[in-house]
Amino acid sequence: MTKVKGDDSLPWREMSRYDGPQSSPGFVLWHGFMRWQRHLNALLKPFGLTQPQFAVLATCGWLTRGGQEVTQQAMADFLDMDRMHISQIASRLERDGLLCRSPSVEDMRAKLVSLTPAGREKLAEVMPVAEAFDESFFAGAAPDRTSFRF
Amino acid sequence: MTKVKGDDSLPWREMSRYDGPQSSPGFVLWHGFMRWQRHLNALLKPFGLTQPQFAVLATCGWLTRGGQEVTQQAMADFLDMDRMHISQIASRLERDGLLCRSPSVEDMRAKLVSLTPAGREKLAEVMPVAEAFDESFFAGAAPDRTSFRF
DNA sequence: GCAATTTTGTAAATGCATTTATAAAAAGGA
DNA sequence: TCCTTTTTATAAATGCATTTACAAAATTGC
Repeated sequence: MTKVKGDDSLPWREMSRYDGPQSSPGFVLWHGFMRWQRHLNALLKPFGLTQPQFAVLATCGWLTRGGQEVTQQAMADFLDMDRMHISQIASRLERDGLLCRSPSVEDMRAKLVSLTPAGREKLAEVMPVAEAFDESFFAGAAPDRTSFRF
Repeated sequence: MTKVKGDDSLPWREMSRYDGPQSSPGFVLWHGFMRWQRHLNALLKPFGLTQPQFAVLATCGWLTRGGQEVTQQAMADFLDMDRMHISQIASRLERDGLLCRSPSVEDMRAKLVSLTPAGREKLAEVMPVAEAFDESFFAGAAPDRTSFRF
């Protein structure tokens, strides 16, 4: 059964193993992640934070919890993120007074990051909100949905 | 056991139910999604496409597969995305000659989207690459990892 | 028919994520 | 020591994702 002249339909089954985008696991991951991030961003907005800002703030708090010195590079390694990305987000958090960046004494290139008192307070305020959201978000999915492991 | 004066450690367990960011499901989702997108973007780069551009291109192909007329709004509804977002990505795909946007006759506000011949060819080229990547990515996770359903 | 509302799309702005290029400090090797 | 390489961070640029504001066409209600 070949296509006739003038048939402008796309031979989907010859191109894809899936019955449309909604059946593709990558597509579902993208869609699900955006849904999660959208909802969390909406919850964090009243606190003046975005989801990535909250993640970086929380990670900074975690890594410095015992008073350790932590460089931006150490944050990037821990998060498996680009140095530049951390720099970008940290500079906004510093602008907003939640995070402090000071040059290291041992390494003049490095910048040590730490929470400001306002940063600590914000984190304590926001953490229960974010964790309650995650609790409900990840508990709500029906068992017949696509599942992922990371 | 109260904190002594000068103790600058963060009372993490009082703030979070998790042992650090890596134990939080939301954090793991964010991290996993970025890893997936980063790898896929690297694979698509030689084809001049990003992951979202590929997704929109493929969705356009899917929705118009039988010759149907599809508006940008219909795309946004199908993808559960903002119509502005579709507009942004579609305009880049049009600029690159992969997608055609023409005003609808029935509704002068709406723009009908369809693949150009170059868009069809690109899609046929890229689809196996993206699907093979997804296959390996989602098959590779160990069973002791955090799992998600969407 | 006509005014009010809704729908469709775009412009501009903000922040996320990455890439490329650059500068400066540290580390390593002759 | 001096020179090369690596490491840490930033500036600028591109594209993703969303928000606000806006214009124009379609729909609704009278």
